[in-house]
Amino acid sequence: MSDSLPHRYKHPHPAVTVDLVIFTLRDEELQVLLIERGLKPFQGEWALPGGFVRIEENLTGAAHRELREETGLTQAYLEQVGAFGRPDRDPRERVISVAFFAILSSDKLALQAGSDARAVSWHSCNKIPELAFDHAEIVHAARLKLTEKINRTTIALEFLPTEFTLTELQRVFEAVRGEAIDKRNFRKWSQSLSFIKATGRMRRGGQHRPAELYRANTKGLLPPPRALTETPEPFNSRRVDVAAYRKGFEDALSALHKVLVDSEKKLLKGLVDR
Amino acid sequence: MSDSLPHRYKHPHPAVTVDLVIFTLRDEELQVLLIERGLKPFQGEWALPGGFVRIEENLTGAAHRELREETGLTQAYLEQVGAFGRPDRDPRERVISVAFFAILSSDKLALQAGSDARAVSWHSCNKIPELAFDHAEIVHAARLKLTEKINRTTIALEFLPTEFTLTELQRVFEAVRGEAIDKRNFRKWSQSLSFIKATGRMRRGGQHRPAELYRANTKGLLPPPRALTETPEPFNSRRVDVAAYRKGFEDALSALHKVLVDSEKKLLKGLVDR
DNA sequence: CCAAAAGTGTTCAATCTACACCCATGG
DNA sequence: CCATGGGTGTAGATTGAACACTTTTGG
Repeated sequence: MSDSLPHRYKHPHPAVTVDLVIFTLRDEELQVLLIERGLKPFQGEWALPGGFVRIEENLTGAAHRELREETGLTQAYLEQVGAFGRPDRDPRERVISVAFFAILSSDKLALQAGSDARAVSWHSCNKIPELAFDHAEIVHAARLKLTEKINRTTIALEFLPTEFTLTELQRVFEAVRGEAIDKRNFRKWSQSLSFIKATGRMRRGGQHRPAELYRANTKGLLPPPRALTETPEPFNSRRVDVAAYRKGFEDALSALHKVLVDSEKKLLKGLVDR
Repeated sequence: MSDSLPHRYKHPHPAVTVDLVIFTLRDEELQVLLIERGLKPFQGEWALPGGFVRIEENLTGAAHRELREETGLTQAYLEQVGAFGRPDRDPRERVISVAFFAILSSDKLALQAGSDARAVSWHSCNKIPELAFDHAEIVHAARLKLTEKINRTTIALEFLPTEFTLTELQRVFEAVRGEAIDKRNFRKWSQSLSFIKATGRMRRGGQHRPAELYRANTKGLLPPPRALTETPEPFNSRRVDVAAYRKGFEDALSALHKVLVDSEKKLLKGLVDR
């Protein structure tokens, strides 16, 4: 008996899981990957993919592992949404879930059947079925975070393959924002931020004029890591300043932070972003 | 022996703690509450207040409990920063920490000595000492989040007592943003958003003209909960729209969400914020 | 009367919004 | 030749940034 329950603690410990809200663009809609639960509780209901965090594993590492198990992909944008820990959220035992959202680009959509024969399918964010546990709340929080970031970062590019047309980019914004955008204004805006650049190549197909292909502009675009400098963002700075922030700037900041943490004390006068 | 380790699990479970980044405004600076650790590891170093999440306890509940134990306060603004779970962040065992930040208004600053005789003190965010565990990273993330929200929400009011002058409000923004703000522009801006209203009363004191007192404007100011309506925010909407978002709008949204979750499906077309 | 903080407007530049037509292609 | 989506510019309104002096009080 004690062999089957070999891990012992002085105080009760909760289980910790990661749950993934995997977004993609399909049929010009924002969609989320859901699995149909094969086991109790909530058997037969839809839920987010997820699983336990291993004892030696990073939270982000666990999220990447789950993503790989679910989709076969080792590389994708991944960002923490937060921890969800209502005591009654799982009827079996106390489970605290750390939620992440991921973005799959539309060229990687082929869905391998999940590792364990469960039904897996994409659902439009506008028609999400009833979900198990508190997963409706998690999806909601993830969608809020995604929507918050779409205009402030280059996260939209994560939905697209390396080369894409401006119309495809506009479709991403429209799907995430849930509304139509004026074509001329969008093109002016996105190009003025110079986080994309034209490749000069064309995409032909369909009976219409070919579209110019763009890609992320990786050169010379990193915003100043203001969190670690002496000149915080000016009051009421223009949107263009912040909208150009690159995806992953937080990652860059925290990496920088680790490197500089000892020597930067004198620089740490002001902070960041907005 | 087995009596002292009575909680047994099939798989190893991490411990889960909450850590608090408690902000306030002191000496016109943004400051953080730190405790000096009395025990190993990191004995004698500064750290964030925090403690284990009880098995039957909400994460938010645990954060409130820690806040109460540390400051004696039962009411304060509290918001989750995220989960921090590097496997090596605590040398004793695997500990996953869910960090929150709290804001103490300047009229509640009297520091009760912590429950257990440790040194407790305020530190300027511009001169934070070396911290135990990964607490430097947590403070950094909390400050990022605070800075992000100061212009988009009414969170600044949490730093002040119920009645305050415009200059005091300006000091909050200046401390959080880490820079001086033009007085006339600030007064126009803050008043135009109408999240505060004049009380007609005056604060006298000091040898200068008395200042008019303001308070939060609670009437008629809730922003439309766009996350749950059919009309998401327009493309590139003006800052004034979002800046008026009230503190706690996320709480309101999630409460609304629970109430409406069944009947709102048809409304769930678009989402929020800028 | 003096020091100290409260209070107040205007001008200029940048950005946002709304809006309608021609272009290049495949069939 | 025609249907389809690609591509382009301008004018008016809103907002942001810079900037200096008068007012009221307590001592």
